[in-house]
Amino acid sequence: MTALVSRLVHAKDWQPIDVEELEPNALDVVRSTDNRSVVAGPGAGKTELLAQRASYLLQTGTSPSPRRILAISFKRDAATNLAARVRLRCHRDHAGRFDSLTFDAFAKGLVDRFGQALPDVWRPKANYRIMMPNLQKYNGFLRDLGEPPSQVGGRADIMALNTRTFERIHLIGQPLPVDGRSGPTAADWAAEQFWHSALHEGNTTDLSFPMIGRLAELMLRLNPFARDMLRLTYSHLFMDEFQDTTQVQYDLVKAIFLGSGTVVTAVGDVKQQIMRWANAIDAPFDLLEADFEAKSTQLFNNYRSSPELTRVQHILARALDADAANPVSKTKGTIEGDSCAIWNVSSPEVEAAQLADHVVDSMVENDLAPRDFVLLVRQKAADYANTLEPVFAKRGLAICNEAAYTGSITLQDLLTEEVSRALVRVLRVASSDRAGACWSECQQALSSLRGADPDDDTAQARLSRELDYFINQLRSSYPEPVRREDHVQAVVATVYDFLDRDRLIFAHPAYRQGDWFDRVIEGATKHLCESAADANDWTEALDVYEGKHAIPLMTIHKSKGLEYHTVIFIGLDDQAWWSFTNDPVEGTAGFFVAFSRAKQRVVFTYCPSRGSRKKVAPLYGLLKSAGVKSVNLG
DNA sequence: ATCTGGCAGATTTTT
DNA sequence: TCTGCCAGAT
Repeated sequence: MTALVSRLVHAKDWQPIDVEELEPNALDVVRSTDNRSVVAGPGAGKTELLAQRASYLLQTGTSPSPRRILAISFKRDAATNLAARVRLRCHRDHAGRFDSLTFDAFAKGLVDRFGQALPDVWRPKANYRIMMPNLQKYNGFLRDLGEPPSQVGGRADIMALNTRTFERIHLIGQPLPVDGRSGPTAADWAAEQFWHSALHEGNTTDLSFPMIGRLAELMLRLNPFARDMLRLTYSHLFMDEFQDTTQVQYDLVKAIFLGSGTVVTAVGDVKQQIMRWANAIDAPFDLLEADFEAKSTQLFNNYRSSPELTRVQHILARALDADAANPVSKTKGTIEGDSCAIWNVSSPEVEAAQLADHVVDSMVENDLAPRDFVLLVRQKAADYANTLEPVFAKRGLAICNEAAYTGSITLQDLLTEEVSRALVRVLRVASSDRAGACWSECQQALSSLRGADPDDDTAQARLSRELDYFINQLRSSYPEPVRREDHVQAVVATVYDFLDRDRLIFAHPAYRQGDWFDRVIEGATKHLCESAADANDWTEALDVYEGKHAIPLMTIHKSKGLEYHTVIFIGLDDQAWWSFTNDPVEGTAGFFVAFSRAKQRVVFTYCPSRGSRKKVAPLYGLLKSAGVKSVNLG
């Protein structure tokens, strides 16, 4: 890798960084000066494209300092991942002008900064809290709501409301009216009452993220000063996974950037739209192309999947979009035998045994680690995990159900929380002899936590000594992993004393909300306790903590954006795919997402005791038409 | 105590 | 679509 420099390079001299190849269309988008909607299939390198474009804009001064780039993602890990790629490729001075946020963090930031300027009707209390929308809350609200004014209807109209549609259509379905006056129906009236009670009754205001998004949009509609400030700040806007954009999010982006000079780049794949039931817009790219005059650009390469899997993928893709472009695989096939197969098994026990054997064999044959495999299910991951775990354990394989709870939060949430990561970082340094990478990572994190200047050598040296001293103490107090819960608590407390709880909370605003900070620490303690139970040393305990040597098991939804050598999809049956007939397009899109996670191999299993395969027959039909074989494994 | 009808949730993100 | 939960009835 070339040294990162902070001086600018000429646009014509700029070259893609740390990547072997970028297809011509991708390069065209990287250098584009107009609004673009980039439609690209799985493995096309959409996130990589955004990272390269950010580097180009920052390093060539096309986004000139002090202007910035705003990148909006849905999930925190997507936002973090993109920021990390830009930091890897750009000098600190450039990367510092790249803001990678989730939609919700962006909207909340706006409400926190400008929300108090909202008109009385819409102004939340300054100390508002985040509410996780829960249907029971809406249910209770509607039940306790009094008689509506006669001109909008009666109690019967209120009781006839479905709570889901109440939220989706009436509460956050439309941009908020400036004067707070509601629409003509009983449902509109109920929504107005909900907003009123959320904003003005009691000591605090409870807002959900979609509500915050709506308030942010209203605010910028009413406050041209704030809007123009954002337009001036951001020369460029990126949107990742654009197929999942909700109306609330799109309206917010429109309120800020429509008609501005900010250049928009949206990337995504409609064929992977599996969040429509959770409010994603039907045809977001069409909207963007119409409203922002975005030019549609397609990418054709697939850097993930082997030619054989890419071929099957294309057959699935055509079921979703008859005009889908035929992607070109840029990866070699590396396995012997069939790339894709359907396994018919007589019972879940036989299935578990067959799969475990396959994983063990394939690990040897193809030189793979447990993390190269994924067990995918449609729903209820825990049920499948319980059946598979003992059978896999007999063959020395661990399964990590990422959706399982430790304390009151899920494992995957825990592992991405900064508080948990900071704990692991410190313990890893303390437990490794050749500290190297892990040491400097820890020092860097500590430095940013303490607000130290990375260029101030004296301050860095002081931090380094401080860390050194603490680590030595930690090592001598706890040379072996501790197992008793009170001991684990003590270790955890020592580490957070050193890191400084107040600074952690200050650096991560999420920890200021309610008891989130304590819940994460509780989860971390509990999980560390369980992870240390059978561990011989700290490294082993931390590996278990992070699930380093376990095969991940997750739902299709959670697997979006990830990739594995081998995808094992368990349970291609009507039971798991109960919603298939309701929305075959979304169902097929889910199937497509699952299939396209694989680099080399896909295995589907079917067990008649779990359900028939009548409804889901179109999916089997697609596999059959692609020449995928079905085998009976007893 | 037990039965039965009705209905919601299942696939999810977010500070 | 199927399961599990709750309320109200028996």
